[in-house]
Amino acid sequence: MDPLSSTLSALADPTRRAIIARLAAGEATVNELAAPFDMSLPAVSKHLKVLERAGLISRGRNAQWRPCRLEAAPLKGIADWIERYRDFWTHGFDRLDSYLDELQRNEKSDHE
Amino acid sequence: MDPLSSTLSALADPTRRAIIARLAAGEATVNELAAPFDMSLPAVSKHLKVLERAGLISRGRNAQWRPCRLEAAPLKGIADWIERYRDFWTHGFDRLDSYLDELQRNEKSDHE
DNA sequence: AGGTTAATTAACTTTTTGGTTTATTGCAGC
DNA sequence: GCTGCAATAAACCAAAAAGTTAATTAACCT
Repeated sequence: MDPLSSTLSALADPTRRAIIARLAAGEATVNELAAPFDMSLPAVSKHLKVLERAGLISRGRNAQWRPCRLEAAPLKGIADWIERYRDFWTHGFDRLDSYLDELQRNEKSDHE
Repeated sequence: MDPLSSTLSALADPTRRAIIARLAAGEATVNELAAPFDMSLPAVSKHLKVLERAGLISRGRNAQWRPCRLEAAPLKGIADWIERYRDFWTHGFDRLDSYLDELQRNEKSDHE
C-alpha cells in the first residue's frame, strides 16, 4: 500500500486518533495507552502495530516496556496532500480558477 | 461513523483520491470519472457512493447524467484536525513544549 | 528458581471493503 | 415504441479489519 493510503487508513479509526492525540503529549507505554479504552490489550497492541506500519509511531525498548513515540513525517505527508485543495474552502471555489490552478500544478507534481 | 473517520477512510483509497483530484478540475460525470481506471463501472459507482456518504462530493442530475462536484467541508475538517499537530514537523518537536501546548489546547476543544 | 508484570502471538469470529458479473432503471432520439 | 447509453442495484466472492480469549515471550524482583 502506498504511504499516503496507509497513513490515512491508520488515522481513519477514532481509537488510533485518540492514541495519536495522547502521544502528542509525550511518550507512553502500551498499557498507558490502553488504559482509556474499553478494549482488550491485544486489541490496542494491534492498533499500535497499524500505526507503526504507517510510520506514525516508533517504539523503543526500556526493560519490559515499549515506549511509543509520535513520528512527524506521515502527518506532514497528509498536510502536504490536503494543501492542494485549500483553495476550495478559502476562496469560495470558483471552478474555472481552480481548474487553471490545477493544470499549472499538475505540470510539476504527481497526481496522487 | 463519526464525520472525521468517514472522511479519512474515504480518502484512504488511491482510486478515490484520484477521483477527488479530477473533480478539483471541475464537475464530471460517472463515465468521465471512470475512464482512467482499469475497473468496472459499478466499482467506480461504489467509490462515488463512499465519497458521497462522506460528504466529499455531491451529485446533480442532468438528463441521464449525474454530474459530480467536489465539496469543501470535509476536506477542511481534515485540515483543521491535522493543524493541531503542525508543531511536530515545524519546530523540531520539543516534547515538553508540545505537552504544555496540548494541555492548553485540551481545555477548550475536544479530544478526537 | 519461581512469580509477576508488560507486551505480543496465535487462533478464531464477525463485519466491512473492493471488486466482479448480470440485471434493472431512466432518459433521449429516431 | 424500440434502441442505445448512463448509471445504479443485486448477488456474489475473496481478502482485510477489528475485535475476542488463551497462550507465549521477555524482563524484572525477591
